[in-house]
Amino acid sequence: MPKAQVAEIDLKARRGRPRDARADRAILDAVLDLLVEVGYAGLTIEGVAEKAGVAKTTVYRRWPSKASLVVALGQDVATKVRVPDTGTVRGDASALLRDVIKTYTKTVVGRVIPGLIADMAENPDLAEATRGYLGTRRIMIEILQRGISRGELRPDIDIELTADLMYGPLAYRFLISGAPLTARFADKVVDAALLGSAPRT
Amino acid sequence: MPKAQVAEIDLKARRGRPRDARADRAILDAVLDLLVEVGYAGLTIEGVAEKAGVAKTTVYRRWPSKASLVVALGQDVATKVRVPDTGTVRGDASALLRDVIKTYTKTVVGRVIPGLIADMAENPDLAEATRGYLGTRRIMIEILQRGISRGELRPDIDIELTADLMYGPLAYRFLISGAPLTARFADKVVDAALLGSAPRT
Amino acid sequence: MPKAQVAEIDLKARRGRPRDARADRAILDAVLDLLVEVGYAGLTIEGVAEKAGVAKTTVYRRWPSKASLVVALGQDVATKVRVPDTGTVRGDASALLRDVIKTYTKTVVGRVIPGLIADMAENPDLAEATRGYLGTRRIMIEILQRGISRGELRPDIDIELTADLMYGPLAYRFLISGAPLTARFADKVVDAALLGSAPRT
Amino acid sequence: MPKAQVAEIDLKARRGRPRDARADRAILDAVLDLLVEVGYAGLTIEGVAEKAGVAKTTVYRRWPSKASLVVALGQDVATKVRVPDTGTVRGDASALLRDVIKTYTKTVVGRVIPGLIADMAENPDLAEATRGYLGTRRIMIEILQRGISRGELRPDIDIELTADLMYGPLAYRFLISGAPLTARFADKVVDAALLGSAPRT
DNA sequence: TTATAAACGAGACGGTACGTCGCGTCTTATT
DNA sequence: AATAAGACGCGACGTACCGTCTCGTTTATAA
Repeated sequence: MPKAQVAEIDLKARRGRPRDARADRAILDAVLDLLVEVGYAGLTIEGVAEKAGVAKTTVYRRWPSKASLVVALGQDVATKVRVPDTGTVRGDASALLRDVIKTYTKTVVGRVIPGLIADMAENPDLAEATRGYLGTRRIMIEILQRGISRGELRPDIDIELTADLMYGPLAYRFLISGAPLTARFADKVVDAALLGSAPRT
Repeated sequence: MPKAQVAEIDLKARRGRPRDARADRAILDAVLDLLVEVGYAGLTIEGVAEKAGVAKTTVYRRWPSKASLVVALGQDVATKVRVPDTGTVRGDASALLRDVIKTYTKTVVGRVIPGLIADMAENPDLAEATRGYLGTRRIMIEILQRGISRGELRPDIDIELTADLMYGPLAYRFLISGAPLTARFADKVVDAALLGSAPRT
Repeated sequence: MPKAQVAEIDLKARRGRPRDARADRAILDAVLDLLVEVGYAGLTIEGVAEKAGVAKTTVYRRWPSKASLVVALGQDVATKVRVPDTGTVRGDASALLRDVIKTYTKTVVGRVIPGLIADMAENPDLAEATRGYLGTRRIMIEILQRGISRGELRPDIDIELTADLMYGPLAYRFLISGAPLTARFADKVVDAALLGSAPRT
Repeated sequence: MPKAQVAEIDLKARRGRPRDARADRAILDAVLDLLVEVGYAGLTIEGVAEKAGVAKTTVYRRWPSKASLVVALGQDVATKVRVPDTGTVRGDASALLRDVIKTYTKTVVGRVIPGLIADMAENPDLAEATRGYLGTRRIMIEILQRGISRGELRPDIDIELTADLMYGPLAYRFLISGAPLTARFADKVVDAALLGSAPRT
């Protein structure tokens, strides 16, 4: 749910006709459909309004841009990723990365991200909002911290760097090199990233 | 040199009025200027034609899209990156990554890449062309192989993975997390990526 | 009044932002100006929009083609030709034809008709619309009928043919032979066309 | 045959490669084909060149415009209208007009004339050239003069006017009113035009 | 026999206009 | 107020032809 609506609830004493919640739904549904059909580049606000059976103004009243629309959709359907718990950092990290790979290669998310990145580069607010929900990276951070608590990892490791060593290669392959993203690749990346993290004997 | 140009020379027996090389120059110059002024998103073929003092058709005759135009510019001004040679893999890799970071943070390249990535995602040919020249990644591969020859690295390491472990975190920060790209970060990434690569004693 | 406008008034309950009448005016004014300046062949919708200070889309929203634009202008400024009444068919017909000649030789109408005819030939709807207002021919029919009522003409004459015998030679000279169109010619044509129409004695 | 070629024959002493007569043929053939396929408005010099299998320059070297091309085609295939000789002016005139009607309603000529008229209005030279061959009007003049010689018509009639009274109504129906052009109409027009021409008894 | 001059094909070039799309804003009547 | 509807100014799209030009390649005649 977008913040705006939370605020609405607080200031309950609003005058005039209240926003129609069905419009929100119809719009986000339309966005999802259209992303599947035409991709991010082909998505237009005009198209969204038409598909949603809603006036263009109704869309603009809620979201100012195509990117924000997509972000809203993301927040709406945000995969409530459950934190994996296999017992080992290696297992958890691997499970998480495999999940990320599946999302990017098998769902519409993968078709959206490149376009979103381009828009993010020109709109810091958007970038902020996107990172907020898009990242499963914070879950990885959590996994690593748990590993430290458990004594499975050395306490002095650079957690941020370690996370980047895992997410980076995935992003690189997905966005740039185009090399295949496989579960096996996820495992190799995890192993490499954790190489120096074992506690000293 | 790209194949296309070599071929052109071979098939020199071209019929009709030859293309005016000054137009190519003027167009690419205009593209560069405009990228600096308005960025990739703000770049339009119409604007390029006007700035170059050339008809729109003349631009379209050579390049079918804004992305291909930018790729051509890239090939044209492609930094003849000299392979670093500091004596050690660690030194070479670090020098290369620092160079990459400088290019992305200090030059117009950084303003172009995000948009280009979005277009690449929808146009495989474009992606192919881009990777061809844009990547300094092959230089990193070279460095690593040299390290193996020298006995500085174990011969059984996964070179591709190692390269991804270096370029990945950079790409991730640059495109997604927005975390700062520093020389120090480059060094840390190099160290982490090479952790398991030292030959057994 | 064309039906379309009547209908518009009836269905007054139009939704959405209403068309701006000033745009219609500005556009038709621009068309008239441009017809004088550059003629029908030189008229472009782009030019009309610019001269009218209006977006090209605004023109297209109203009229789909240059020809329809000109027809609209014609309907707009349609000479409210008053039916001549000199007392005799010969006098009336002559007055009318002289008027037609003046319009075609002294006004911009003459510069427009040839181009319009070419477009009409490829667009029946346009032809229909044009004939609707352009023709003063129906006035001639009226004059002839009045002549019959008065007993000035035989009741069994072929009215349509008689009208064609008058308008035809004018059209022929104007469009094809280029021979001069004079008041004297009008009179001769009228006389010839009415030759067999006098009532039997 | 265009004048230019006549001149060529005179100045026979031309150096350089002579024009290829097959090109003339191919071009005019292409024009005819295209007129049938796409009409005058749809005719383009580029299209003509392509269809003729000839370079655009080769077309331009011979004819400077679409209209002149069509005129050349007209001269080329100019119906060698035989002067009718039925024994009476009425019969001859009727036969001629019926022939004209057939040409305009059954052949590609009818699809070409309106466009040609528009171009003629802006290009006097073209108008001149067109009238030269297009008109069967001079044949009508001939018929009328013969009628006078024979004593079938009064010698003091206005021949030009009489011809206009015949061709005018046809042109009017064809170009403007769109009323049907029938053989019967031709006869009625002839009768009306000749009404006052019989010699005094 | 060789110049030389023109024709020819091919296609580049600067232009102009086309008709369309989508933007983000606005104006109206309705709910 | 929110909504549906749609007009509006705007910018750019990619295309079609225009008429001109510059090439390399024939193909005749004239030197």
